[in-house]
Amino acid sequence: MPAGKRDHLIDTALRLFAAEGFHAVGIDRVIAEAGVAKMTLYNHFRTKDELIVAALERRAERFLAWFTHRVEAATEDPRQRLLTVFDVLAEWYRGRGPEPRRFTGCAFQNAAAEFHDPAHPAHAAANAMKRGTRGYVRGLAEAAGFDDPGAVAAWWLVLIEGATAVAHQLGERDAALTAKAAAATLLDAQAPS
Amino acid sequence: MPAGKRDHLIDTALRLFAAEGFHAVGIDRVIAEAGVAKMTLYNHFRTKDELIVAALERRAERFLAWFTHRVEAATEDPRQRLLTVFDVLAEWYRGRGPEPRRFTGCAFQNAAAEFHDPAHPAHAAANAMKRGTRGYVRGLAEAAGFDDPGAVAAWWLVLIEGATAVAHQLGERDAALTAKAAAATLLDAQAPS
DNA sequence: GGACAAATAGACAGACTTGTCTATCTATTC
DNA sequence: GAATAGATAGACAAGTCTGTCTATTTGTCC
Repeated sequence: MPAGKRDHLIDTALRLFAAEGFHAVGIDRVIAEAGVAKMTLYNHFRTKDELIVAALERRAERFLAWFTHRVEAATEDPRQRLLTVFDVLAEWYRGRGPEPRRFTGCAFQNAAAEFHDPAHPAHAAANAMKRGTRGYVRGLAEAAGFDDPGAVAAWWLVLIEGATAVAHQLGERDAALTAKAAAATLLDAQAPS
Repeated sequence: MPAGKRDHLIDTALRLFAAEGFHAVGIDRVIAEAGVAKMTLYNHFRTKDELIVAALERRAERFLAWFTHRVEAATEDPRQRLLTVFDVLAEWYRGRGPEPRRFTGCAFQNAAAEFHDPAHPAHAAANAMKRGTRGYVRGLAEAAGFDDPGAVAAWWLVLIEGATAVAHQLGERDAALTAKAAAATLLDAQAPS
């Protein structure tokens, strides 16, 4: 089971990094919690940074899968889906998101905060994830027939990031509802053509 | 000049922490760049955490002073000031904010990202700063005669945090204009009573 | 000039960091 | 059953981290 150990390491690292931060959690913590020898880790990942990037990639994959599934299960109407986005965020803030469940802010916001250099692979992973999110919203806005789906997607990303930051920093888990109310007002003003 | 060294240490720490992160910058870096002996630092601050908190407090003070001054110098009309907020953010993202000038995201978002525990004094400082920002916006909304100034302030904080996060993570310095367009639309929909 | 407070350089402790290495063990496959 | 690949524990290197300590020098006020 060569992929088994690797998978387990990524999951363990993801959980620890999310809970305590990338710098704060050392390699020794990861292998201890994973119950794995140090050489096993360094056999699968050349450096800690590589493990961090693998963890972020898994997070992006898993989160987007969960997120889009929740949005699409709620309603078929594209316009409604644009609003449902914020209900799904509320679920996430309340600890009903994908593993790991405890809400400690957006892992990608946190990664960008710890690795300021845009050239750092962890920062680049955050960049890619946010573009992915915006692209998804843009697809919803296109399906809803909006004149300028790019503008809607740009607004939505600002609202999503803002709600997530407020929920984390202020511990206000209903920040998603604040953002939803703003989003609803914006949708009414920017009616589909 | 007993306060001189202390001030200089706080400024140096603020600059380094903002540029590279709180965990990534060690005490030795701070004292080397400040040109100060280690015991001078530990004479003024009992621990590194105390230095971090002092740096964040100075940042909050200096940033809010700059921010409110820029908003209020632009226009006297409270409604217009609510929109000017985003022009001032754009200045900040473009490196025309208070010292230290280089934009590396919001120091308080970054602090909350590195210190997840809400009980940690650095996280608490971030919390206080955001409440201060929201309180200021609320004052503007009150002066503009809005029915529910608290709701406007909540929306604005989400837009501000979101624009700042997008500007930092995606390097999109015009995120403030995206937020401003959304804010203008919201203001039109939520006219003063 | 003498006294007192503050700052200095630098050694030091003890713990922690990433990453390497070795020598042993285990499991699968031929 | 033998060979091969992967995992194991743990020592180890070389450096970093925070925080303490000492012994000396500097600057200011009387």
